[in-house]
Amino acid sequence: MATMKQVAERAGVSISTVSHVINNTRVVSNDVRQRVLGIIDEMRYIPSAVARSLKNDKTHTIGVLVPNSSNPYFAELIRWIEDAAFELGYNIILCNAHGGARKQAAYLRLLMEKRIDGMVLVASGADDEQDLLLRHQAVPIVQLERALPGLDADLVLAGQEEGGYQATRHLVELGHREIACVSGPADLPRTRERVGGFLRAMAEAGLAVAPDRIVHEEFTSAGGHAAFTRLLGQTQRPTAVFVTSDLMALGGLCAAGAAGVRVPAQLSVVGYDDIAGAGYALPPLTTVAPPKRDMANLAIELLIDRIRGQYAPPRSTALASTLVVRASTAPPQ
Amino acid sequence: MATMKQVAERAGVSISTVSHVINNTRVVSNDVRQRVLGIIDEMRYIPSAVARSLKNDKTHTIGVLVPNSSNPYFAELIRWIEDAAFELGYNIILCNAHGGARKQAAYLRLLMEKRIDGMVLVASGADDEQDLLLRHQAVPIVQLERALPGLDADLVLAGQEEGGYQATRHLVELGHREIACVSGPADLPRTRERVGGFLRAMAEAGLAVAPDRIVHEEFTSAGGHAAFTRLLGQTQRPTAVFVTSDLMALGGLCAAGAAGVRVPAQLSVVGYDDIAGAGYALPPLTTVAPPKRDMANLAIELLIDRIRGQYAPPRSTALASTLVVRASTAPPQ
DNA sequence: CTGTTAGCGCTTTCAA
DNA sequence: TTGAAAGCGCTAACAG
Repeated sequence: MATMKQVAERAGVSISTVSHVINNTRVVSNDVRQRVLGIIDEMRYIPSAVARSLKNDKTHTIGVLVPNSSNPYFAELIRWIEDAAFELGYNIILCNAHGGARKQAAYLRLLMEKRIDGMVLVASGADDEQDLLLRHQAVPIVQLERALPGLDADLVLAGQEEGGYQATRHLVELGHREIACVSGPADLPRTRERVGGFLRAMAEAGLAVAPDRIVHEEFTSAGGHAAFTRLLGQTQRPTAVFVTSDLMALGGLCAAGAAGVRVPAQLSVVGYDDIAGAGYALPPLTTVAPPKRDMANLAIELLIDRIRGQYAPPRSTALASTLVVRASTAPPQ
Repeated sequence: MATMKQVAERAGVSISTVSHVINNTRVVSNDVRQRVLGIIDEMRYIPSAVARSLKNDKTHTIGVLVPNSSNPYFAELIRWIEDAAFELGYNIILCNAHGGARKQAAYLRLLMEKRIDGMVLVASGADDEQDLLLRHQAVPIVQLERALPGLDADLVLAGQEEGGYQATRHLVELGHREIACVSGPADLPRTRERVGGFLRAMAEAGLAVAPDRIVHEEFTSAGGHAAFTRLLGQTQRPTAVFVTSDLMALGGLCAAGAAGVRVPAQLSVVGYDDIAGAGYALPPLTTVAPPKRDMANLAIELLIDRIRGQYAPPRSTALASTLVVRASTAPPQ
């Protein structure tokens, strides 16, 4: 691959002149400029970002660490992050945290070695994260959805608690009183906050929540399926259920269908995340929609801002989620 | 951030010694080694992959260019690609081609500047790609699913035609004769081959295919929804339909449900891709499953192989897809 | 067993 | 308007 030096030689100018025509960083006679540009084209010269990075101490690369990039919610988020970053001239190194602490530690290390300019962190909430992240070497970080304790970084929140509250309010307003909640593992913060909103709405409505009306399962469709199966087997069935993730809700819908329970006639279901599939579920799922695109834009904006700027105290911004009412909810029979 | 030089000074040794203890690249007395290691730890020194890359002409980074990373199929593929690459010490730069030729060209350029070691290309099939890709500067490339004409690169195929054939055979064997096909835009190769398999199976079974029995729509759930709506409005309804993508099939299932058409009793549906959501559709979707994980592993294997190795003629490997029979197909009434 | 040194490809003073 | 040269952080001869 051609180098600047070779271009310079071929053009009969100094290497610094070539650099300057490429970067438009000082006046160059039109004559020389054209000649250099011609040679560049001819030699198919492409400047080395590696050499540039070494010199400038910037890589224009940001790491994106998510629990699992194949989960539709994260996949959608990543897509917007990638988009926003690209517009600003940054590339994304994609990292999946799932696979255990070992992988995560290795990744963090790798990212630091690669001298990423910053990173977007969508915390999985696993406890082993904290320890690892503290090793970060003062790289700008923006956290999405959850603040790791002790990590001094910007934060973009999406009102999880409020979302859970809205979803539940919707159910209450429809007239439901027997409302269950299906959530992910109890130790995941994302889930916990959403359940918190559920509890607040229930309490506010003066509705009791029996312990067996809160079901924890894996954060997957399979988990949702299992949870619904369990719930529908109870002697006193709920008439509505708030599910803390669409993936689980979709699994639940599947279980309900298989059990001959009609949604929303016999059972109302509200999900969370508004993944693409939710709109085409059977029936189309009422769900809480976090502003994924806005979150991504804001995260990148904050990050680049910090990359470029001086130190500033960590900023925390909360974005509002909205309830998208579709066909999976109705008044109780 | 600490540099090797600083470490060397603090340890009272030469910079090359530090380098050698880090890389285990020549014998170092235990005494010195321990001291250096101690300082490294103390200074929280992390070697710079940027400097290394400049020296070694390797970045251990590979670009992954897909049409749209938020599409569950690609998202799943990417996840496995990331996984496989990571195991071999490579990072992934994620690139979405969608967004037009402008973005794609810019990305390609960026990747070349970043001196990626290689790239995995999941061709979108858009025509504007070809021109762009030919600009690549002899970077090793592995193509997934489709060969760009004129691109001299390894290739991993997934038997699209055969998959379409299998899906249709399944329908034929169940006794269906009125079989329709819903596919993406006619100009997308991925879709075209799958439709080809459909046609072959139909011809082989001596079944005629009326032109209006092949419906083209956008490659999304919305497209599938539209296609089914169209199909179900026909005076002579098909009893089964092969859909060239799960995303579309899910949309179709939704449309069928809304129209009161029962699947599989009144209409059998076969999808393609086996995305995670397919297993929890209502009813769970019978679909053709490309070996995503194997494809990803093979792609990375081929790529790294080529990155490390000498020139070899382009290799092309076809992996078989399998039909996953679930609950969306049954004999006609 | 250890140190000196020449680059890798670029940016950017400093001089002319 | 242009060029020479130092140096970014590292690796790997080459020389002790």
